[in-house]
Amino acid sequence: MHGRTTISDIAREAGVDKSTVSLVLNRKPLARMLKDDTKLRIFEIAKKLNYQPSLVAKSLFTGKTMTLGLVVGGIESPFFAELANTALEAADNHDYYMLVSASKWNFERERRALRLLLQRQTDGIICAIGGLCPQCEHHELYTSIIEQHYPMVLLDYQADGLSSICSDYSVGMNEAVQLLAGNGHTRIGYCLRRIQWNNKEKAFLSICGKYNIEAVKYRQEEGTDGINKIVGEIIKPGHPKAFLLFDDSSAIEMISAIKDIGKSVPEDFDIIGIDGIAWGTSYRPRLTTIKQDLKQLMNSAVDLLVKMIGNPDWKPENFSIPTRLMIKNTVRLKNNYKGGF
Amino acid sequence: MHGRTTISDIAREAGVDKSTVSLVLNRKPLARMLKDDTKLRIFEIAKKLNYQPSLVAKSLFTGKTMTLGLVVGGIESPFFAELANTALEAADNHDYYMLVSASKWNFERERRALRLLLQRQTDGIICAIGGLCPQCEHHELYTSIIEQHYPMVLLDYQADGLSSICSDYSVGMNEAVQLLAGNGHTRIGYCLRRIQWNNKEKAFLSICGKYNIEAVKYRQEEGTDGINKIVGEIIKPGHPKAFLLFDDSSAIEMISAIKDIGKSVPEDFDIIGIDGIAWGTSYRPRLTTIKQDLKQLMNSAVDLLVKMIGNPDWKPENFSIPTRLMIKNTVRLKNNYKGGF
DNA sequence: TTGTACGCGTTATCAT
DNA sequence: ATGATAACGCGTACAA
Repeated sequence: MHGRTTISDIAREAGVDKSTVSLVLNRKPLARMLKDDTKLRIFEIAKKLNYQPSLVAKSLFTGKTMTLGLVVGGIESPFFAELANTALEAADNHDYYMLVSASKWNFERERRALRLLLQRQTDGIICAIGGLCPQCEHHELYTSIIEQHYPMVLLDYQADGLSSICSDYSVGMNEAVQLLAGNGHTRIGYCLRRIQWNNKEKAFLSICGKYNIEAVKYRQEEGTDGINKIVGEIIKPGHPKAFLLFDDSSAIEMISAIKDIGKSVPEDFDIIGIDGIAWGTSYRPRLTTIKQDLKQLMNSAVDLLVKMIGNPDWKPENFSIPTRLMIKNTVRLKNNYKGGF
Repeated sequence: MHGRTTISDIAREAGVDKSTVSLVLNRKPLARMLKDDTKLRIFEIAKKLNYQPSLVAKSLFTGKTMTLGLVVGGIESPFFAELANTALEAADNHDYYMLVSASKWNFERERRALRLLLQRQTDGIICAIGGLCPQCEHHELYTSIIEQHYPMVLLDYQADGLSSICSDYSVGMNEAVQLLAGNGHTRIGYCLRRIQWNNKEKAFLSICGKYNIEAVKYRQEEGTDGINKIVGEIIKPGHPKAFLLFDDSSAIEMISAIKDIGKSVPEDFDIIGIDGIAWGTSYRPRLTTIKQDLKQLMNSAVDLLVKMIGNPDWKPENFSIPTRLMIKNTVRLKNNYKGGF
């Protein structure tokens, strides 16, 4: 046998029409009227030829591919790898297939990824990069997605007219700043790189204001040396001794860099990350971090997407999922602290 | 505008036949005979309506989806996340789209993943789990893949009649064992979990034989506590003081567990991992590991797959990609050692 | 430039 | 009751 088995192959071998085969294999009500003998024969032939129905043909007819798309920067990053993995599962739970696209944290490649997904007729897309908004260049995609009521959910950022699921950093951030303030810090350094993490930064600055903490911004250069340079700076006098990193990978890099110059965490610096990647608890000292509820985040996103797919006139909705501080060992701990967990 | 723009929408608006639109948008030679005015109008309308050609329809006609599949255990594991990321890039370089499926390290789910990929008409599949072989249960899939000459490449394991790309562990393993032997170890412990990593184990045992080293096997239970139990054992007298872990994640877990009981690496134990994940150099001490050349591995796999797709009568081929020991800081280093890098 | 057949599975309609 | 016929979706390619 060479090439793919089709429904017609089965029909020919069984001596019936292909529509009959379709009825039988899909267990349609109409098939109940057929002779048992016929049905049995069809099932056996299908099994013998290892028939796999073509979703391509089915999709062309139904207009649905039972496929969702996820656009992330890239899954070599531990956080986005976990995110993508969660997305695969969440989609699977809804009997959808998830296509994962990497944009390499690049708006142009992100648009390309989106176009490819649209061409593949994904029924909906979850987009975790910030390039889809009316303010960005080349917003034809954005415009046509809105006009066509294409089901789209943004992850951790927002844009007019589109649904979004965001982490609500306020609780976790509040616990984090409170913990650091309790350790006597009046200034907290924080590091940004790549795209601005607007939500993270906004929440952080707001909480700092509340506790009258000075937020000191450090810009992290791209490449492996970005963190090292910052660490080279902060060991000099006059810098904060507490730092919030905007993702766990960076936090871990910073702790390692601090070790490399002979200092240690949390004795010399208090460090807190954001994300809550699994890796963080494999590291020593275990990373204290503001944990995003990935499962909840992705389940909500997929749920929402599926609802939008079923109902094209669904109005855009915005949800937020709370974060909590996971207290581990990269911040000195006075036993009077009551928050976090 | 509601719903998707099709080639017919453009044709209607331009007052031409859809076949004309197809010719123009695909820049076919025949379109050169058309009036410039017509062509221009078609392009403009396509742009205005943000036309995205349906790959579903195209695939149905051509029989090709320009899609490959990758089956891995799950991309929450750092190694497989890097692998999948490399796969996305490699496929993209060949103008293919890569579908990533997670089997959760479960043969039944693996077969399901394969079936889904076949139904989606992937032009070829890269399979990185061991469940596809004549010895396994439910080998109808295996059989029909062979019979249909379906393009399939196995990653790091082999099965009769199918192509494969494997890491050749001999060089890296040789360097590793030599390094440990040089440190005076006459016994080396090694840990296995999940599926047997046959290639890894075989290479290890063979090299141990060569240097007359005793290989002591520890079976790692599933779950977070598997490594802890082993560490609880090996601190007792009579156990080896050098260990080879069959993946970097486990190696790092073991080092952390060793730290937790107040011992340290490499002072008390020499530890070597396998894989060479990026994470390994973020950890402290930096992980000494036998590095697989992921880029080479995936590029070879995709190359081979693409060749098989173009030529259905391609004979199965088996390639191996060398590994090297990356010497970092989890093994004591005497300055007379010359191997590795 | 256009009309049309084609790929494959689905479903509504028609014939025995 | 049982099963066949045909139209459909969308883009492609070849004959007209």
